[in-house]
Amino acid sequence: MKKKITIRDLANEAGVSVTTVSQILNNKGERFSKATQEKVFALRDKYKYVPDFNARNLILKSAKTIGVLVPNIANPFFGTFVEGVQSIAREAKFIPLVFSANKDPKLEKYYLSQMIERSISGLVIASATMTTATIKEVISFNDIPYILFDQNHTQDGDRVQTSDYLGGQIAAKHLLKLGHKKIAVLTSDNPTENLNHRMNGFKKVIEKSGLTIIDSHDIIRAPLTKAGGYTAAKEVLATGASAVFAANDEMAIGLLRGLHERGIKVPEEMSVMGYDNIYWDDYVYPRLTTVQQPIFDLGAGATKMLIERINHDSDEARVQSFPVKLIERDSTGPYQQK
Amino acid sequence: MKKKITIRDLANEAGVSVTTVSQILNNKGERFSKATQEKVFALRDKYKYVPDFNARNLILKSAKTIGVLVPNIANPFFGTFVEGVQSIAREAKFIPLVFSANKDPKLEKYYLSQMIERSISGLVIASATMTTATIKEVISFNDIPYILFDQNHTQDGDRVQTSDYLGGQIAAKHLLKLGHKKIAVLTSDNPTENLNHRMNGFKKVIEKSGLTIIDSHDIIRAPLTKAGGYTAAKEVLATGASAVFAANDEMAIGLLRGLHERGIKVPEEMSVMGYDNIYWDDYVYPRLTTVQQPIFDLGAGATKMLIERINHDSDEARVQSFPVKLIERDSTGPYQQK
DNA sequence: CTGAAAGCGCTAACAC
DNA sequence: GTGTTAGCGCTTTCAG
Repeated sequence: MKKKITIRDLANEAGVSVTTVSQILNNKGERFSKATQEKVFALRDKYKYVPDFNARNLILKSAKTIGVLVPNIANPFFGTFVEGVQSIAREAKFIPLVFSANKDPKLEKYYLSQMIERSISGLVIASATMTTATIKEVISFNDIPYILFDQNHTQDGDRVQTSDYLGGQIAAKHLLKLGHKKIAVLTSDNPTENLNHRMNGFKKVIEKSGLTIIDSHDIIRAPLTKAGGYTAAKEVLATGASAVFAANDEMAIGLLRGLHERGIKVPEEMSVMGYDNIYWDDYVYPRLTTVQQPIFDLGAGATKMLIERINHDSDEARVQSFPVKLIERDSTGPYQQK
Repeated sequence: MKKKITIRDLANEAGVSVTTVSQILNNKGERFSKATQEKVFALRDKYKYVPDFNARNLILKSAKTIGVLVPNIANPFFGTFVEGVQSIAREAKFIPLVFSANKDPKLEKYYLSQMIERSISGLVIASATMTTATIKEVISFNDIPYILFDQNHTQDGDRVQTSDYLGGQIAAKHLLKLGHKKIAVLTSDNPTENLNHRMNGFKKVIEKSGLTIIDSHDIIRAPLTKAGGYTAAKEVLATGASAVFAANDEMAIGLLRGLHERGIKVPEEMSVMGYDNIYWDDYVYPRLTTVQQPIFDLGAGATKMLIERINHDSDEARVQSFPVKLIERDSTGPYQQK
């Protein structure tokens, strides 16, 4: 292992004190002679000197690091979310520490403690399993600013969100406009609050139109995954509906495959709507009609809020809402008599 | 901001010295009395004391952090790869710092410098744009152990890889077995070495069977993305081939859509093979036949090697190969006369 | 213009 | 069994 070069080495070679080097390298060196400044910079470049992060932060008391907790990084939804986070973090010279907790509360806790140990400056939590208790206990105790997303909207604190209620309404209106009279809902077997809002918005519009959705019959519950949607196909068909609203795109895409294998034509025999607008929607068959959430922007927005909170610790909790909109593709069509 | 509690606070309250607390908390406290030990542990729990990371690492000279550089984290291939990295890193108490550089060399350099500043212990590089020059200049200069993956196999050093050559052969054999006589290849317009190996293995088998692949006619080049595959559909059709081997699944999936929109039936009129076996393959239409790379294992394997290298700096460069295998789904079928 | 000195929070020889 | 002391690499007063 090559010896790491320190500020002392530079100072020695330049024939100045450590203070001088430190000041100049931190752009506080106006008071030093031009000659000294240049000498120091030249030496820095020559040895590619980089101040030791740990030593520096030990004094500065900030690691310029933010933690990001997502359920599953291999899921394109969260992948895109994380890219949004990164884009803003980079601007602000923060580094995101990303963890994929796979909905395992133990893992989540482990990562959380790791992050705290590494003195992160703040936290973006995009995880549904994180309980209010954990947040209170671990995060608040350590006084770490955090932003929630996609979460049970029950605790307070800063948050980014989309209008789930509105999104559900948009989906419902679209299906009604196509003339569907019997509509099923495919939702999570373990729904978060925002999912409930989504579904409530949906039901509200459907019921206002005079149709009914019977919980025990028209609402199918399954895991919020492609596999979940796939296996739920049978139950969805059993409802006799001509259209179905799935809680997210992953599920909808799984459902598409399940219906296909049962010989059901989409959208002729069954219209399928998703939610999220992940970038795969364009590459399944038929292309998935959905309600778009601005995923990248959500990540970016959450991060922006977080960094503001870190920089000047104001008091009121802030909530920022992002718009949703209908993306019409090929998986929905007009109602057709069987 | 609540005052952070330090080891000194604990020592004061316990009425012992800082050393005592430090030793006990680091499990080097056998020599202290049971009573003292318990007192210290109790206090730690009471205040949820966590040693300051920066101070600690300043002494220990290790941040137990590894850097991970991928082109695009929203791509499920790399998402899965990163999960493999995380799984091993966690076991070894390392924390991965993941960066998605979007093939932007500037970004890549920026992240690299950030990582070095944060004194990462090692680096997993899964990026094709990273040049040998950059690696030599920045990484080697700082003497940071690194592992390469999916890279131009031109520099030396530790590496994980799959048998791309073999993978290409497997693909070719599969298509030949189905009776195809005219086969096109869809590859990157800016191929990395491993892609070339893949394609060479493919061509080798094809040509050995007596068929020919003419570079200028049967090999289509496009960006290695879904969009790239999509727009290449026209050119692929122009070759008059009855089967096509795409350099990766993303491209193949894009191609599937392009063919679909042109009314071409897969696999009846055109067999399509991909490469990678990303988890979406099961959800496109038709389900994609492909050559599997063990993506998660690659991430895990790379990380394991890296951590070994970090822990005992041996000298010979190691190369670990992972197996590939055919995954037969619905996008390939027997040759049919038109 | 410049540098000596203090100290961030922690660990680890080495005394006692 | 326990504490004293030195020091990790850096930034920052404050005194020249």
